[in-house]
Amino acid sequence: MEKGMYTYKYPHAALTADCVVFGFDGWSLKVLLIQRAKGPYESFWAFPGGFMEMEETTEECARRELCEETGLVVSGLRLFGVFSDVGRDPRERVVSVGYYALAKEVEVEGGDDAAQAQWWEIDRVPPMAFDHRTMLRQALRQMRRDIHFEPVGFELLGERFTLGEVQRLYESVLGVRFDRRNFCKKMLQTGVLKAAEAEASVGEGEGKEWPVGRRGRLYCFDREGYEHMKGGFRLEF
Amino acid sequence: MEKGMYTYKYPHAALTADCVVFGFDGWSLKVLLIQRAKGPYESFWAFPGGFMEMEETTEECARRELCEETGLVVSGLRLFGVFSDVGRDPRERVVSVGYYALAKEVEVEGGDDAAQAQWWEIDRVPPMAFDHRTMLRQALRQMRRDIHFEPVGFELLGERFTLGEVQRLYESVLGVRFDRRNFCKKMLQTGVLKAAEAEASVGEGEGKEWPVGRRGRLYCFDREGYEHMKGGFRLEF
DNA sequence: TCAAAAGTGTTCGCATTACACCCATGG
DNA sequence: CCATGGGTGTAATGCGAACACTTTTGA
Repeated sequence: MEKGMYTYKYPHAALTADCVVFGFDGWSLKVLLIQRAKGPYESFWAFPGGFMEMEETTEECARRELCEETGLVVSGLRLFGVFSDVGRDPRERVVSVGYYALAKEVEVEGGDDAAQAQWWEIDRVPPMAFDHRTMLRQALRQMRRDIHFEPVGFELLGERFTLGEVQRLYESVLGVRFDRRNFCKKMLQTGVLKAAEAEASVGEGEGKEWPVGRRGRLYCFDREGYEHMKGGFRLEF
Repeated sequence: MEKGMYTYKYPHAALTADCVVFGFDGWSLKVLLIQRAKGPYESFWAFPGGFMEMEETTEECARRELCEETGLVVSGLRLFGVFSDVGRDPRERVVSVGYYALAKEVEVEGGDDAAQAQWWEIDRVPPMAFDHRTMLRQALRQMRRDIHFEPVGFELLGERFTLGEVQRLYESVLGVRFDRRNFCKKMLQTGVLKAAEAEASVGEGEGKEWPVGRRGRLYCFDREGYEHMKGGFRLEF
């Protein structure tokens, strides 16, 4: 960072991008927060994010900050809101662009400005900095809407998964319960899943932790199938 | 506007809000553009919008600029995108927040920076400034998505309207045709419409221009009905 | 009286729903 | 052998899709 001063004829607000990352551990929906190490709201929890640099887009900024602060690399970022209330940051006028992402829940650790990074149950989040509580509500609402039309949920799962996992995922995200038979039927007939090929290598375990009971058949996301069923992806239930 | 200089320790992008206003004249979907009177892209067409001031939110900014440049006052503004590509404005680094709105098509006239303001058929827009062509595509996509779930379309109509008008509206917006009987059936059973009370005053005309043929029954939007049918608003067809 | 738009009801097929039993696995 | 979760089919119902004729009105 250089130390020079930047001057403008008119006042400029600062721009930040924040990243609401949802995760899924197989049973419940989580959200990734960092604990602020300094500045306003020190020790409060917040979404990874930070000030946009001049040679990046807001989306690139969100991705970069997420990586710097948690080590996480995500694929899809989706805009869910712009937060521009005048007093929302005590330091200066700050406008934040909010993105959300979905990720398989993995170990994360703090870096940078973050004392630590941690997954929190979606409905048991700690006190949050700035207007981040509001942001969470909006991100969640947007994501719940999107998941009906885009097979966005699969980003929360591993490469291979069982129908049971998919069902638990949708149930966690939407907060409802489905009939297992109807769920499988519908999910399969959307054509976005294909049976995962029997693993040639190990032929076993694969690191999956099976709970108890019969093992589910493994599927994986079928991008082909999704592409040319143009828009027919509707998960209503 | 004061003339002072504003200095910051780090470079700040400028922030603007732009407003994509869709209109409906009873037959086709339009979009409101202004012709730029100066600056880069002079004489090109663009969306109403401009730089955010320090004591307003981005949404308030969009509303203010829209009014200053076209005289239009709209109710609902909906975020549809943030545009932050590095080179999108030749003057300086500018990040634009895009909102869309729906309005009954009325006479508009330019003001301010705008040489003139004019409604354009949605698929016959003139050359546009900056990345506004891209913005239009995104705004349209977002609006088409929203209209399925929120009775957003009625903002495009007057206080009272016929089912035929509603149907033409949906057909224009979505670019499809519906069976009239099925459309009426479904639209009525959503419960968001109620019969407009027979006008006590004039008892006639009311300024509506009837084309030819039988006159349709008049309805109006029923906010009550919409509120407590929580989420059941789905226009799939 | 003709053209244009509005109003209305039925049938068919598919998709959603509800529902129960057996199988595989690990403890 | 028992608890847990996986896998599967059928019957009833509801909703969307298709479809034609009559009425009103202005020209």
